[in-house]
Amino acid sequence: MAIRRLAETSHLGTEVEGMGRLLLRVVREMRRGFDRSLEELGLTAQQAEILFRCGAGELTPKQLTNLLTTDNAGVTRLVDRLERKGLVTRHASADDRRSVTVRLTRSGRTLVPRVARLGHAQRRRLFDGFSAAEQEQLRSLLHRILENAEPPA
Amino acid sequence: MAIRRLAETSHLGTEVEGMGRLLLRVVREMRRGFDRSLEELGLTAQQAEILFRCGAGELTPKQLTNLLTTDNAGVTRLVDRLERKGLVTRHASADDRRSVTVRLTRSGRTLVPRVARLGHAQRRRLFDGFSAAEQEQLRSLLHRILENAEPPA
DNA sequence: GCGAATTACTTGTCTTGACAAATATCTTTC
DNA sequence: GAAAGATATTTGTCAAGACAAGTAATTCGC
Repeated sequence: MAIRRLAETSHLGTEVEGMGRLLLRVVREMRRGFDRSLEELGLTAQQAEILFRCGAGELTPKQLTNLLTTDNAGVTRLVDRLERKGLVTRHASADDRRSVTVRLTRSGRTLVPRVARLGHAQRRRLFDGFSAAEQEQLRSLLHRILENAEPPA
Repeated sequence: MAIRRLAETSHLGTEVEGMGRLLLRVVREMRRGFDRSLEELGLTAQQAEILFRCGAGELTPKQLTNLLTTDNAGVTRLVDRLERKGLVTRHASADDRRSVTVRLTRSGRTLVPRVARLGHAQRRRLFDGFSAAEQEQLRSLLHRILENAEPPA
């Protein structure tokens, strides 16, 4: 399938151009909104995500990396911060001593339902007015960009 | 064994959930791809954007802030880096002495067409296979999220 | 015209994302 | 069963985004 009619005028400043910026803005606003609503818990969006994920059972940084949008190094530091806040602890893994599991503390566990509630509210707000079909459409279009972005490699 | 299925308890782990992450991933891959292609110029995506914008005429940080996806502070530092690289200079504004204009140096100017070319290529790649209608659809869906995100203020 | 708000920009601080390099620990392969 | 390669995690470094606070210059309100 040829490209055609994509940015024939080209340049960063025209038509399709806006799409990149638009996507950036959407993501930024989403994250910002969530970060704000999480302020009352003293958490950031990423930290909340880890807490929430670990609420369903201990996870290793490796597993968390696959669930979040960051790399191993990022997870290490996120867990550092959560540990400093007394919300999680690290435990040596029995079967693989390279590995570590991240476990919620009692104090961390109490936050999980509140995080879940805030996340839920945030999603409802953002996708207010979206039909199931529209959500699917959006999802599908985004997946196609993603496929174009990461060559099948 | 240990860890069981991820949170079918809904909330952050289901349905619409994936959308946030999906958006994050798309944006991340877009930016990463562009950053990589810009490596040959020694630029990042944000720096390239500033260069490109200023290629069309001097701009103030304030104006740049509206064009990029960051705040004043971010622009200040982006311009700092570009200045250190000898690609732009700051000039006092004649009519408003609080203000500053960012001007490309000769060296900066030579990069503009190359940045434009890379940006163009990147966009073509990402939206390969997208019809005009699909682009419009995507744009419209994203706008709706944005409207939901930033309360009419 | 003068002091109070406003505006443009800068600086400081924290969090995050990306990537490279280091360390410790498996797992393969011979 | 030991060397070679792969893996899990950490640490270092730089670029960014967000937000608060600071400075200088402009505009407003009276």
